[in-house]
Amino acid sequence: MSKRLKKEDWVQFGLQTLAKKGPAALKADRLAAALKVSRGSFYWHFENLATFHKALLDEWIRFATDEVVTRIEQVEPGAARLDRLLEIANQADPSLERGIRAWAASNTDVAARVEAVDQMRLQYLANTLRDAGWPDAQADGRALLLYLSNLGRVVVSETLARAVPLAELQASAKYTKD
Amino acid sequence: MSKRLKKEDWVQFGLQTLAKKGPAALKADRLAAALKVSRGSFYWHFENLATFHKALLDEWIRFATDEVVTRIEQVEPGAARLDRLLEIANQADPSLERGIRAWAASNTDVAARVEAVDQMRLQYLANTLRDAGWPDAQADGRALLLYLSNLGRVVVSETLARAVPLAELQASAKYTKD
DNA sequence: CCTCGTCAATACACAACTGTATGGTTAGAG
DNA sequence: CTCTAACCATACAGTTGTGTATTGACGAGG
Repeated sequence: MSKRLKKEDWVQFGLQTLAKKGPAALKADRLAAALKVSRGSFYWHFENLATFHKALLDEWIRFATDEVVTRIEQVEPGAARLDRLLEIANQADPSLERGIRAWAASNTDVAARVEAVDQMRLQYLANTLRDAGWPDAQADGRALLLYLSNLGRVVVSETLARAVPLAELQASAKYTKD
Repeated sequence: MSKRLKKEDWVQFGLQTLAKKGPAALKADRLAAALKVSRGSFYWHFENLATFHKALLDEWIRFATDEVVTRIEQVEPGAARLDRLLEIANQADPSLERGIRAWAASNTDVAARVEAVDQMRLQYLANTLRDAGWPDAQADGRALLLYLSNLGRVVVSETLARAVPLAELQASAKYTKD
């Protein structure tokens, strides 16, 4: 059942733990116990905790940017892509993102990298809105509102997060002259 | 300059620290050092850390519910109150709320109490929407969207949080038959 | 002025965790 | 089969934090 661990295994388990238990659970001690190995394994793969934490963030950023973008870009541009983007974002499991944000609340380095991700995502979303017919002047503001409402899901209970009315969300992303 | 501390002083400083440094900074050790007293003071006022933490949460809940509600209810019901509510929520300092949410990510007790607050606020917001002309069927969904977009501010950088277009936000809270 | 209740310092025992050093085990290339 | 690199266990020293016990300081009311 339990084989020997690679660096990647530690990183995956680290992210999983971050999602489930929050940043305070990212201790070599506890993680090793949970993985049923000693800290000897941890310190073989990582120089210290800081190195490990950096690896976690790197992996999250890779996952949170490249991955999402490449998946959504299989849909052709326009209103359809916007709908699909909102749908994917709305259905995604928020637990890892929650862990990351909690982490950022107590660590400025993490906060800085998270902000960079926010900026990228926002720009991408604003562009998607423009492609779907929104005028330049309003695209940024509306993108921010949509993004924030999705981020809100991250910090409420699963129950509430699942109650978001997708149809209404998509409706509020449709441009209609007023 | 520095006087003797009362229980209330510890609680206030605790919340302030939670807002600035996150839940990991809520240690008797560090807090005492920052207040330039020894832990003797802490353990005089609080039986242990758990008691202190509970006091912080109690105070936050008192502040986060009663306080806000009573302040907003000075405006008479209807569309005006809704506008004002959104404005207040949008201009509020998100740092304490951020600390609380980060805390909730690693502590199910905290999460449970935060969820209760969310439910109260949501119900209040939905009622305010109904008072402003929204039909029952759509009030809950729209309230959730508005609430989440405001919570989103809590987990992004101050820069982004300040960029929220209040006018557009208020516009999306106005009911218009479609 | 004195004393009693409130607040604070100090010292100790203990627990959780980090990082290092060293040696042991195992899989797989040759 | 054997050798080596990759992986893991164990033991130790150091740090950070908790909680308790005991004594000290200090200010307001009798």
